[in-house]
Amino acid sequence: MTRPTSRDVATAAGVSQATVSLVLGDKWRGRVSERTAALVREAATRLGYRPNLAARNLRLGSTRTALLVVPALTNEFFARVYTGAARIAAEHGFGVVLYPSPDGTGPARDPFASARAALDGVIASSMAAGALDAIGGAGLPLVMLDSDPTAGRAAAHVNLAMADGMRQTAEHLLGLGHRRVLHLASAVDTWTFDIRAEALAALLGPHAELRTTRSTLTVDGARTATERALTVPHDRPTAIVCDDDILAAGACKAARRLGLRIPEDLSVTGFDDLALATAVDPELTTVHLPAERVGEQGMTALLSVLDGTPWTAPDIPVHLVVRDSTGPAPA
Amino acid sequence: MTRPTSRDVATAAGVSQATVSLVLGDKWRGRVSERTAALVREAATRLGYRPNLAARNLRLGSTRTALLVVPALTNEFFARVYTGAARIAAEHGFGVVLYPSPDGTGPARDPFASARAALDGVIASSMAAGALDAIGGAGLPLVMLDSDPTAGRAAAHVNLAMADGMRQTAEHLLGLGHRRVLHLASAVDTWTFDIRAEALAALLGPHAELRTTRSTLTVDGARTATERALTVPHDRPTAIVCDDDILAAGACKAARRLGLRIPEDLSVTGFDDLALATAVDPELTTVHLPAERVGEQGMTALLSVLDGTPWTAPDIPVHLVVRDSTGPAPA
DNA sequence: CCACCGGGGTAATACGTATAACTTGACTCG
DNA sequence: CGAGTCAAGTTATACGTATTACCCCGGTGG
Repeated sequence: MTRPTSRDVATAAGVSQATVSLVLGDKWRGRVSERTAALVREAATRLGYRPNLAARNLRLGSTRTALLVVPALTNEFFARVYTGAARIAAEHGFGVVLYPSPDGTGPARDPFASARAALDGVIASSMAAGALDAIGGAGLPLVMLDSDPTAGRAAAHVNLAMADGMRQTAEHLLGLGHRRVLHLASAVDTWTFDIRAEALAALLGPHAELRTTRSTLTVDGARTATERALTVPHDRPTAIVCDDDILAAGACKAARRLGLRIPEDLSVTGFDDLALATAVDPELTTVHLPAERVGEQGMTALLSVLDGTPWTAPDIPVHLVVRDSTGPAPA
Repeated sequence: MTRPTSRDVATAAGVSQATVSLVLGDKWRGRVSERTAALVREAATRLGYRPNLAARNLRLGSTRTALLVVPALTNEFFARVYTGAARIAAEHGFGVVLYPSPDGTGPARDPFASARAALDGVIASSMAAGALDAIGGAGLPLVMLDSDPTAGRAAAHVNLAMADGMRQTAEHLLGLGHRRVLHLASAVDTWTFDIRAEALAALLGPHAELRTTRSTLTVDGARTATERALTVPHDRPTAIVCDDDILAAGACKAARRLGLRIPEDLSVTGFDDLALATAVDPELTTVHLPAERVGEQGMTALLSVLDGTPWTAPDIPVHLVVRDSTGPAPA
């Protein structure tokens, strides 16, 4: 009734436990005959043997498991980061366990209290500098995604070319003749949003009038913030650059509520290219972020670090996808 | 440099390893004096001791870890199921590892090959009957979410009152005077969608003309399917009941492309109440599914089963949220 | 004065695996 | 013919923890 162990397989095959371990671990070149190897394998499948991972992990001193820390899984972006990381992990016989970071409502303070599995390394995504401390405690190899490369003591960083995404957006809007732009920024104060604000200001400042308003990362928050920002006596912005597709969706709703047509009266751009971007009407012009690739590179970096070889790579390129929410500036 | 073990703590505190284990495991009532217990704890924190989970799991023969199998994490519904399950798990010192089911593109065939952590039980969500076999192999306690309770050999089932959700939708539309209804169903052939189709047909059939068209679970697929279904010579449906908010978003885009106003010319209802439902314009009338609660109850059920006590509970209630995408049937 | 008892701890062991070190017999080569 | 080599295994051990069974000693009742 209890699960068979490698010793059970050994007695069933008439060999020693060590031989079973050698055969099933594919380490028997020239150490075990083909015939007995076949015998062992047959016995293993017949008994339905599955190695006890806990025992193996203890013996090897490694679990081939990484912890991925993300702010929130319900955000499609992070779900895709996970997907990418898990794919690469699986290709290397690694597993990934998730930990929703303290930003969420989870009560667990200690990341490692909730992660029951022993861990080999940590990948942290889009974390504020402060949140890092709680994680770093264990002294595990750490890879940071989408965060300030000059801060923290991560072994590797994986970043998206956010500034370049803003450059493409700004050039697109300037090319369409927009000269009064509203930046709908996120109220969350992380590096990834700071960098966007900075880039946009530097690029647009010299050629256009740029205002900024902030909003929580929800459709409704963005709607009210936009309504407030658009109800000005004169010189209303002709374009809104949003830090996130979610904000852009809110901005569109605000515009429609104010009787403004998109893109005839107002252009709106997003960021991320979530499924949401093509679900709304009109479809959003937005900066596509290859989220899966972020996860893939993050895991690749961690594997490399665990291997002892330092890892570095250029920022992952992003590109603007022009859809129906942007058009020529109104006269 | 290497991580301290319980033995290191023992020598540092001047006691035996057994004592350390007793103190840190909170099993020392009357077996160890307060004074030495304090000594041990001090040494443990000073050395930064963290128990080796692999060793503990081996010793205890249990990992306090559950596997959650979901079709796709990028679907917000399953992300929320995970969130709920993880919360309950954390409250009981359990962990949750994810496995994206074979529906996804992941190459891993064996769920347990990718889940490096040893497992105590499995929770499977919205699985087709066939996909179960691959999972059941290991003979672990199994809880099924959102699946046919009469099939499979799960120890417990957690289901939503999908049929009742359809009843509320049907009554809402009938009350608004709709008599020609299109059911935009999912092409995915799972129990959860079958039950919806059945319920809708039974409820609407006697009072209205009901047609059905199927679509892949994407906005674009739904848009084209709807466009095709709506371009009929006469007796066009006045309402569309969608199996999913994603489909509803596609239906809305199709309507607008055909020059139909929502809800004046056409009513649309969704299912799930994803963030998408309030991001689109008009906001969707949809059946709210408490996804987190599904995850919570699933984990609760698994914990109960692991505890040896069978688990059963009534279906989780759902309710229709009336927003702006439904209105009186046009004359 | 001895048997007993209970508080305060310790020694020993097992969990299941991977692997280094050793054994054994057959065969080869000088 | 003896030393050496090689294939084919086996024995023994360690990973770090939790727990059972034991030990020691001071006090206490008879």
